[in-house]
Amino acid sequence: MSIAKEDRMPTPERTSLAEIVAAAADLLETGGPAAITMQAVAVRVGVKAPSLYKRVRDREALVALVMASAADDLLAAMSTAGRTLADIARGARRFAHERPQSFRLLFSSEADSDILARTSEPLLQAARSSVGEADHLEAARLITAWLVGFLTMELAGAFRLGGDLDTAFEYGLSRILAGLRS
Amino acid sequence: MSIAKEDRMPTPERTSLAEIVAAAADLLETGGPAAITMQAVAVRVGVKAPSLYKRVRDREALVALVMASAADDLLAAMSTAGRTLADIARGARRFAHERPQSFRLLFSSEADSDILARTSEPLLQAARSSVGEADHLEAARLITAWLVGFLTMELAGAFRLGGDLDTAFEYGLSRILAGLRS
DNA sequence: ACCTGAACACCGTTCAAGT
DNA sequence: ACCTGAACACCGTTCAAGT
Repeated sequence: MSIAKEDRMPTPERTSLAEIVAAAADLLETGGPAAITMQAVAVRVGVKAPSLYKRVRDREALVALVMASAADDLLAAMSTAGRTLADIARGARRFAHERPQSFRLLFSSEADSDILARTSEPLLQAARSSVGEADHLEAARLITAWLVGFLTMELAGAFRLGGDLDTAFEYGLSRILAGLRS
Repeated sequence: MSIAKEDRMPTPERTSLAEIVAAAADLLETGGPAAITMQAVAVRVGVKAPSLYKRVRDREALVALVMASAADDLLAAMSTAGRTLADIARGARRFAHERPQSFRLLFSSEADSDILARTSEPLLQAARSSVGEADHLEAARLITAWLVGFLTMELAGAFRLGGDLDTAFEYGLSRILAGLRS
């Protein structure tokens, strides 16, 4: 008659943190940051919104996880592209074109500064090889700043006075590299 | 006995669009974009939230007005600073330090691309004087991108590997100008 | 151990009713 | 002509109750 504790099986897990982050990343790329809604994420992973709080502290923490994951993908795109400053810059631009909302979220405003620091690591290494130990930090900051600014503005549609943006990108890159050599 | 239409005086205006935009700009600088709440703006200007909709279509339009006003101030800071590329860049940095939230809102994400185009106008003129007609558009894009990227990252606290940021700024500026000359 | 319905606070927005 | 209270939809979050 009495029901032993062991008979009440815990409900099985119906989702996972990885699935939740992936769903949020999908929503981001489809509809921008505002589309990352606890309700929308919950629907995608097949639970109700309150259940998400078992896996994630709050919405802000979820967005931070999405950003960290995007940073990993950006790093992969950069390192796949090559080892020179130009290679890495072009790899970052390719990522920005493929995942514009992820890139914008990463570099527009509220990203953890840890994440920003992490993604600039490859450029720091490449700068060391390119300009030597002395100025490598400032050289990396120069090219990182230009790259982030260029891609942010390109994605925002801020370059509207005509001209080919591929050309503008290569122009900027070559002038910066020339400046670093001089 | 009958009350003529003219006897029912229209209620006087208790606020104005300019006051509303100023209140929103204040809230922005104090607490970031999320602090721009229809309720908070209404309290500041002394009306109830629904009354704001007599003067502004919706919150998005209000934020757009705040951005346009910030763009005017940025333009003023740049033109006051001088006419060379270096002067203008330093003027923009000064504005970014004085009004960090306004600057971030302007260049992080959802700014009208009209606004971005407008603020790059002075740099376009200076680039014309500096590198001549041929490459001036691409030169302006180079320095604008670097400037926006540098200031965005500086304000986000993304430069954490030490070194003086004033020095890094001047380093970047001088290398870009050198690159443009070569 | 995980999941859910119900509830709460907060926000943007609309609208009929006041003056 | 402008202002307001009341109401609605939507969002994040908490929590007691279910299994």
